[in-house]
Amino acid sequence: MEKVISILRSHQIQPTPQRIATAKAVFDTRTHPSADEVWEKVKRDYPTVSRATVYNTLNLLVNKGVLKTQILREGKVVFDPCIEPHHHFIDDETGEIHDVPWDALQVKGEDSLKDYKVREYQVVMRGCKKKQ
Amino acid sequence: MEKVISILRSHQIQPTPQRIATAKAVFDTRTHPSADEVWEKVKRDYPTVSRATVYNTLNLLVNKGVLKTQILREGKVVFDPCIEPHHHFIDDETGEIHDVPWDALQVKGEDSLKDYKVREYQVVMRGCKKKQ
DNA sequence: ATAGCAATTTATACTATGTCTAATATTATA
DNA sequence: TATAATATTAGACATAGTATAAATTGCTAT
Ligand SMILES: [Mn+2]
Ligand SMILES: [Mn+2]
Ligand SMILES: [Zn+2]
Ligand SMILES: [Zn+2]
Repeated sequence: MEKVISILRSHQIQPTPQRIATAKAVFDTRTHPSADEVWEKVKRDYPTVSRATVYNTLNLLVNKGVLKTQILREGKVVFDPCIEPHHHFIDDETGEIHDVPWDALQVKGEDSLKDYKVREYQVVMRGCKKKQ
Repeated sequence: MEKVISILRSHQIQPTPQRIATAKAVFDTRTHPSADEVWEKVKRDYPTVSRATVYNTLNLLVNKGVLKTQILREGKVVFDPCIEPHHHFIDDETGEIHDVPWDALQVKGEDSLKDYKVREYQVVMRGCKKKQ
């Protein structure tokens, strides 16, 4: 709570109640929620918060570099509180998106590509969770 | 043309004019078009083809394994005539999606992940095209 | 404290992507 | 040719996201 407020302040974002609730909602998750999913969560505590404000706040947080968007689900952007490089695993059955630590995989050859200057990359995996 | 018809037939898809035009439109590209972009292209030759038929046909081709969808652009699915494993590079400035051959990169460690059974994976790179 | 200004929030309208439905048209079959 | 199955179509609908303009909130300067 105080943590969230200081994050907002340190990025020159006025910590309004709506923004605090929105930031807290997305920082508390590891589920990579969509904007409307964040809105649903925010409304549980602050039922009057508007959809536009949640969208505005999420976009503001992305532009300030506090959050990152990821393109991993059909038809919608998801928001990722982890802005450090990492990979993603997507469960075929549930659609759940899981973070995979950067060091869990090694990718070779991306800087030997003739035509492209790679600014960032990630491995996107799909499959199912192991039983055991 | 005959090629497209035989592909459709070999997958038990009746080769109607609308389906032939749609399949040809997406097979002729390397741009990873969205459904509406395919529709625009089809309409240049067959102005009366409906949006629903193009969407139906693309989904049918995906379900029959002739095309693959890729989640690489915000808010829309794109269709990929290459169904073999490969990677993608996305130009920051233009948004263009380029195929990167499977053998151009080497990924290690994906089958040592404790919790996940990986069915497929790809590297998604973003950056800019090199000048020269 | 109050007036005035700037920043924020809100409801609502709007666009874009995609699916669904039910009527029509086409094709295959008997 | 009659019938049934398949495919196409227009349009309605659902969801994701942006834009606008009015209302609210919060600073700032008297
Ligand atoms: Mn949709
Ligand atoms: Mn959008
Ligand atoms: Zn993540
Ligand atoms: Zn591709």
